[in-house]
Amino acid sequence: MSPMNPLVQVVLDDIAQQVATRMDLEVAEVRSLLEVPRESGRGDFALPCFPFARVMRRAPQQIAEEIATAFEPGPIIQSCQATGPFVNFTLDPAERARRVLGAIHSGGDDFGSQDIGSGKTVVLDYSSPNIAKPFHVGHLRSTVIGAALIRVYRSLGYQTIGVNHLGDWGTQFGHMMAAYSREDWKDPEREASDPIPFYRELYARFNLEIERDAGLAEEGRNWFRRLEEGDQEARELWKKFHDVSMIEFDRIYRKLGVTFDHFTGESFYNDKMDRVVEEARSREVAVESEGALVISVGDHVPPVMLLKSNGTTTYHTRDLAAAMYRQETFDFEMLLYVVGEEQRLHFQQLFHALERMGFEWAARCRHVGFGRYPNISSRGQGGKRFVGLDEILDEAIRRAKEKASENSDIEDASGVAEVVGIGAVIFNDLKNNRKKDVDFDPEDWNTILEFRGDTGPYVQYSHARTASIIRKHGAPVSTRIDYQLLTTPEDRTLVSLLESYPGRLAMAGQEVEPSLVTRYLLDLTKALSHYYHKHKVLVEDPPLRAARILLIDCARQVIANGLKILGVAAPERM
RNA sequence: GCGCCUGUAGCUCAGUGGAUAGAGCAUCGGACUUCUAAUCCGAGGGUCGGAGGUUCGAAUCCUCCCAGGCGUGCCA
Repeated sequence: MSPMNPLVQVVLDDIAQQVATRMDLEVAEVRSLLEVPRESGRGDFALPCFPFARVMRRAPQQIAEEIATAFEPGPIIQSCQATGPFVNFTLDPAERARRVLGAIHSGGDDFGSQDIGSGKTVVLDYSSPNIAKPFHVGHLRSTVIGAALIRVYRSLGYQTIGVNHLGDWGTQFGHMMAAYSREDWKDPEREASDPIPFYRELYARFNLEIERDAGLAEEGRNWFRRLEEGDQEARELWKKFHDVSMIEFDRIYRKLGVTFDHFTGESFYNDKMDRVVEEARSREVAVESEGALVISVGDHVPPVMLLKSNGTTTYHTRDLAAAMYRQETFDFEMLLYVVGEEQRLHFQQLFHALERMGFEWAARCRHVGFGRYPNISSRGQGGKRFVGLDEILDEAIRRAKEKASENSDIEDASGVAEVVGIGAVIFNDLKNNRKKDVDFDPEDWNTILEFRGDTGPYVQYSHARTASIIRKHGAPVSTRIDYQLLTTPEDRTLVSLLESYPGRLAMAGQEVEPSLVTRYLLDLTKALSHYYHKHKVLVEDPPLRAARILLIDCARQVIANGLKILGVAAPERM
């Protein structure tokens, strides 16, 4: 059953109780059938009567009639009527508005917060870029989705721990070092001015060379072995790549407003690998195979490799060590890996290996996969263009600036352009089901940088416009209003949407799906725009004006809260 | 070959068992001396990839097939 707003919960429980008692039905069954009609104008809640037809041996239409007749409306549930095989329940709109708007007004920035996760810890592994490689658009997804999920779970009352599992270990570093130490590839000037692109090119060049010269791969593996063994020269090189990268990452995270509780990358587990191997051996799940040490995890899944034939560890070994460390350190309720969908198999293997090692908490680990930017290369290969994150953010900000200069004369136009541009990028990334690939044509920035329609700037604009009306109202927002004045269809639609925010947030947590919040904000914003078209807020009549001000201030509050979850700024002016 | 993901309007996507399948973009037509036009209003546009099945009821659940993407032991 989907989580729901407590305000709704109480009403639905009441309806189910009464219907079940009067018709001699199971309360739970009635309760589970109650739904919100897709179309407005059919009442606030509906009960389809088809399932009762068989047991009661009557037509569903007739049963609906009987229920509607037997049901006694109360102070909140105003009316109840049969429409064909459905019973439609309508709440007293004024009473409903009073409750919903009251809760939002008093809740403020905390409206939507819940306690369903209290006492539980959720660990999120997200962003996790590779050191010595540039932060490209692909990393944006993990960063933005992970950061949004952290805020979702925090709102739901969980203790959250954000971990950046930096890709700072592995044979790739052997490759980097092998490439870096080639005398004929050195370029000190370039390295000083443009280190990250320089390293990226070295790495790409090395990977191309490998295809022609198999000896290079061996050279790379040997460098990594030296690193794992603590060789001085290897450690120093590693440190150089690490430090340069961290400065770069820090700059990007600041721009995106993303933070982490821990930067424990793969290298952090270097001294925790032996234990993994020992545990696997002592639990008799590790076996020798083709010179390597592996854990087999089923017929349809390739085995998990703990040690390669040259004795070095793998991605799996480090992930096993990390999972064990996190369990011991954080005692998590959930461990979520926000990593690309293409690594589905890797995590399947990882979780199976944990199970085979006898860890019951393996069932609490989950891979939160997401789609890619299919037209973008991470290395600039394969005829695809490399697109850096900075390139996108800069273009977004430039466009926002251009747009702003067309209309407004506000102060701090460049500050606004920055939050709008970055907001557009983040919102776009979180707009659809995370498993879907992001539609992006590198030749056509409009695919991801549109500012009209279903976009971040549209929601931000709506927020700014609402804030502007409230500013012009010029008096404090009060809940001491006549709620009978908020009962037009547009009022009721808005109230109903506002009421559903906490439920949608809980659903986003349950489904591990930030797009539920994004979609909700678009629905709410569209309803609000429609409201402005239909009703003027700053009318002469003081009671009506006060009532509408409260309503739109609540809408503004919920938009602000939702945008905050997504990591998108809610500007007061734009 | 096997495994996973995706398939809904021209395009990009919502819709995870209920009433007439919805948005944005694009196209066409309309609204700025009126609380911000980054907006709003209206129109056209659909064999929900295909075929079976379960159900009172299927875009939604099951089976098979088709198409695209990703992955498939010594990169991570």
